[in-house]
Amino acid sequence: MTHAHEVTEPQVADTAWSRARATVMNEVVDTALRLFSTQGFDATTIDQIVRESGVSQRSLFRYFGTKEDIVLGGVAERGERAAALLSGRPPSEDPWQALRAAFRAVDEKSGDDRDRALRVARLITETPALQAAAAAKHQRWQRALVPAMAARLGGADAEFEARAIVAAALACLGTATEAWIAAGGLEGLDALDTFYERAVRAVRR
Amino acid sequence: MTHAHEVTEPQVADTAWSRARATVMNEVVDTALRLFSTQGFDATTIDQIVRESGVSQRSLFRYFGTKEDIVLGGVAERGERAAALLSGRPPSEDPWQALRAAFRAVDEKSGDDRDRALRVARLITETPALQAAAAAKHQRWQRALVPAMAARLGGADAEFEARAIVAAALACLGTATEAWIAAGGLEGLDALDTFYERAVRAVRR
DNA sequence: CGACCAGTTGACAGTAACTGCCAACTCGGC
DNA sequence: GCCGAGTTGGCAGTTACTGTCAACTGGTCG
Repeated sequence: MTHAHEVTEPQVADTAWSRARATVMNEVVDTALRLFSTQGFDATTIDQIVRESGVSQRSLFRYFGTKEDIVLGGVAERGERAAALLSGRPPSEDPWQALRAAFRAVDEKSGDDRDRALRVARLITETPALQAAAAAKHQRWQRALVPAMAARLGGADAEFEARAIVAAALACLGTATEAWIAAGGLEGLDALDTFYERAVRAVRR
Repeated sequence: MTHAHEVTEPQVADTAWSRARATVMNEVVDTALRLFSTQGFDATTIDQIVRESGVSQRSLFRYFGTKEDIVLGGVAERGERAAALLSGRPPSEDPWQALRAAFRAVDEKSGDDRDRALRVARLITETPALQAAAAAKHQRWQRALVPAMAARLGGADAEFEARAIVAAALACLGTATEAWIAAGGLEGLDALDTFYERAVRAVRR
């Protein structure tokens, strides 16, 4: 990874173009994940993905920006979704409960292909380059979530406290996810939820 | 960044070689930091650093492994130092206090050139590539610290709880460091300490 | 229906970060 | 002085990306 460049989704209407784009992107991701799982992320070259998926190299980079984003695409977007959901939660709710609910809702919504999600998660845990990239996205989640959390907290230095709480909660989510993957992704999201709660309990006494 | 390759410090005795090595490495880091601060990390090429510091490109990569490690060298090592310090703390001490003491001791020891440390920290915060690399190192800190913390906690799933606590504590440290840098690195480590405590208090109610 | 235009694609040639290899060197002991 | 282990530097390669531009494609307007 070198740069990180935003690849702004043009948010076009449902034209023939946008449909073709979605199809091609899906094809690329499928091909890439297959190759990554069998050969490893680092041992798979962009050229290989390009050859096997038919798209040109230039278009691949236009779509995804970086090799890592082929795997991690959409992660940033989900952070913003979580922030929106957090804002929608009742203000009386405990911050940690609210965050947990937001995370859960996001995971549920994007859980249409659970199998792929688990394969992606495994890939990340075993690839340092992907871990680093994921950590960067994760920071963007934080930046997205902090305003909503600060508004919820109120008070003198809500901003600082929000930062700390969001960071700690994301740490708990990370720990929980790790444990969940180590356990083989058992029982879908309920198990993840349980791990998250246990992590939070450990942290808060 | 592409690979991450360990660059094992050969831990030689005090020979002419090791002295030369240390001198050259220092020269490289100085040159690099100067260029990074003025032009930015991404806009500075390895060739430039090589030209201005006299070392060959090949040797530079032998020393540092990656461009990022010119800035982040020694970070991993400090994680292991923190783990050792954590093991040495009295078992009766509160986990969070023990961690805080370990972090503080590490920072004090490596605080011989505070000015450079602050410049490095600032550089990291404003460079995505460095943030990602730092996050990866940070994960190695976690792996190093967990066993000591688990031993300290004891009990059924000490391992899992240790993971969660260490992750959350590192999140607090990160938040504190960020705030400290934003405040201009005021008053050295005491201020950082204060931020850390405030973060922990916010997280734990 | 056909010209037109905005947006998209793909080929090409670059750049920058690495990596393997090997010949030349250098320190330290004999 | 000289030998061998360990180190360095140059060179050629690989891989991930990026800028540019000509060719294309789908919708729109006359």
